[in-house]
Amino acid sequence: MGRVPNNNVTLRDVARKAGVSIATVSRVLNNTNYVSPEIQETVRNAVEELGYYQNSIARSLKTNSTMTIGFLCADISNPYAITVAKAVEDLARERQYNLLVCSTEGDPAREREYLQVLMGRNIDGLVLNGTGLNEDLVVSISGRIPVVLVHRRYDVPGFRGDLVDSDNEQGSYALTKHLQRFGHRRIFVIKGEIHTSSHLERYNGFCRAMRENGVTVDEGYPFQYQGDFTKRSGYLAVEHLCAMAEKPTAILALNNTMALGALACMKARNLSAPEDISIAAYNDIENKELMTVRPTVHSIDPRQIGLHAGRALLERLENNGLPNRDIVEKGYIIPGNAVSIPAEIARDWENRGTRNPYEPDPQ
Amino acid sequence: MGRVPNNNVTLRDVARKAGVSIATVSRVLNNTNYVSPEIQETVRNAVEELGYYQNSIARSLKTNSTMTIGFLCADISNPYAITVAKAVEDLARERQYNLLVCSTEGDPAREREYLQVLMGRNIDGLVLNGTGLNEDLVVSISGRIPVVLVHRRYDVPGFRGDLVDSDNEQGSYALTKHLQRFGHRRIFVIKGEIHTSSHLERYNGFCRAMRENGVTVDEGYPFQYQGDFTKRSGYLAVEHLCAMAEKPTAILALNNTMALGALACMKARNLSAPEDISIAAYNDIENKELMTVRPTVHSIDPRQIGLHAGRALLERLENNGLPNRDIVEKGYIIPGNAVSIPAEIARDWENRGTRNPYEPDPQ
DNA sequence: TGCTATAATGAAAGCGTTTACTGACCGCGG
DNA sequence: CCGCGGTCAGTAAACGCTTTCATTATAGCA
Repeated sequence: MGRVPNNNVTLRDVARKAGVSIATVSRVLNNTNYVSPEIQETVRNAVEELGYYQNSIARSLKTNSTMTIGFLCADISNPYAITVAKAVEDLARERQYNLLVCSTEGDPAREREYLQVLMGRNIDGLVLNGTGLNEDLVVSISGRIPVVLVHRRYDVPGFRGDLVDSDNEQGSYALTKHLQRFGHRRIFVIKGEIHTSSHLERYNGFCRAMRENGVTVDEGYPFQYQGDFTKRSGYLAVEHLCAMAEKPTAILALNNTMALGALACMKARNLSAPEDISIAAYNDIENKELMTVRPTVHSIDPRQIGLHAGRALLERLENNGLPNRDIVEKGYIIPGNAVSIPAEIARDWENRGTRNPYEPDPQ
Repeated sequence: MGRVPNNNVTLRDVARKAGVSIATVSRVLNNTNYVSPEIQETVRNAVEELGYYQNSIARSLKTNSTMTIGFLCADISNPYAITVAKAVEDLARERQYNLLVCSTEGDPAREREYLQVLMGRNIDGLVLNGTGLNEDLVVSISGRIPVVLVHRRYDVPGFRGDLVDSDNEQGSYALTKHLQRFGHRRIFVIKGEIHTSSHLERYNGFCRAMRENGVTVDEGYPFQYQGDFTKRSGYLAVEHLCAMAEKPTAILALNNTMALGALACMKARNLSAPEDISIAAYNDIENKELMTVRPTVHSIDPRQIGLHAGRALLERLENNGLPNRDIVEKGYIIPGNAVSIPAEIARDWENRGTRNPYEPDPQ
């Protein structure tokens, strides 16, 4: 019969069985203080026999730490977000932390609710890839527990915490340049959630590249559509595009989810690429090598993002909330790899079970 | 400044401020027992002013309930698994429960560890889509808290809990019949994790359909490959297939992840479908309508699975661990929709934001 | 022998809640 | 006028653990 943490057995029972005080049992279990080897032995036997497991609730109440990290993101069904979460979890697990994962579906009200719930549950730290709103709450939280932001900058006074981000401006710039290299000048940009730093920076990168090519992008620029990072908005963007008299020759989607929506609409409209129109996206698209219309992507390795975030958080957690000396507050910027070919090869390697040469060493 | 649950303020502080005892404050907050309207008012004001939030740890210690549901699955990055998790979470959230999500990566040892961790954290209930092993632990847990199994049957004595599953045998049978209708007789089957009920039942469905078509499938049947539900094994299966002298005309993958691996290999080998070979899979494949090689799928709606699981669990949670009278223990079997065309149309609807006609009414 | 430092244990005070158990008060029927 | 049922509020005992403080035994040393 498998042993399962059994709340019926308490320290008191173990103590009685071993003929010692509960203080001693606690000390044996936590390896604090001096306990003679013989008693340690006796206690451990008693623990084994009774199938005692620590009641982490009671422990939390005393120690004021729950060994739980909150992970809050907009959409956990996005493969990118999951990979980040998994990376954080991998690191956290080693240190006995667990993750409480919440998905806001991009709804600021829901985000607010979750932030409160998480704090009510006394999480020890927070990894946040949020809506970009609720700054007041976030600032307040960052004053209480370690917070690491992922892909969302809060430029409000009072925020204390780390940031892990990709170089949005540069990546978007590179992607646009790539399209231009193939002769595209009329590039249709599908924009993202307006109040996020990711959107803004990516948009700026796009504008800069266009400007360098002699095209000014402002409100008057015809080839743009205001999306919101969802698949649906990507779909609608292409429908909008189709209704235009003069058509663009390429599409730049400021994230992968919108690109998928765009691809779906192109498919429905029987538009093929690159004959009719080219498409590029910020961030990788799963299984794109199997698709008819092949997007060019600027891919950021989400695992790297997650590992950085996890490390930053754990360092603070183990350092009493203070940043480690060699951590620069506010800032890990991860460069991305442009375009799709390497990723495709990499995937092939992965499928064979060979190490992906583009992936940095584990550890 | 946003208010955040603040552990520094306790019941005692509120009580002092309101000039009452902590018992009274507790009673006001929980709406238990009689408290005069005036005092309620005073207390609520004090709560508001001090920014008091309940310390859920302390509460848990007393009430022995954490309002947490464990969700354990093999691979949370599978879109299917996430959809299930989200559905459970949607229901749970309404009742103030939160989800602790764990992914075992198919590793029984890791599963074991997680089960222990979850129980140590005093979860109130468990949704389990496990490896199919660790029966001892699972049985033991099912005796302690409500457990709902998803897609994994444990046919061991002593297990108490509900099961939500799709009709694997029937679905696999239908899928095979579908292939046969197009004239396929030499069907290459990519098998899954050997000790799971999902695999067994799907395999049986395949065998039955083949038998009805005059083909006996046993160890001697040449067109089969033992995979393990991972993408990699799907890839290897097709490599194996390519090395064969006499080739099959169709592939049946017993889950979607292996199908993706198979597709990747077909792509790498320049095999196209359906000219060279047809491919079908149990369970939906994301964005398959955008792919060059179009798999036929038998799709189960993961949201329905999740909703059933969530309902079953909540009913037990609210019924003190006992099944509701009208729940049949061990058994929600969800039928699936065969083949791919309807799903494709449905997706198109979804992209437009229109209601998917195949989805049952929300409530 | 006496004194201090150290090792080894126990007693008990919380951590912040919930929840018996008590008792005061009030209105009312007998 | 007594007693009783229903309101309302406070006291205090848990819940299972960690940790301080106190205590004893032992060793080291002059």
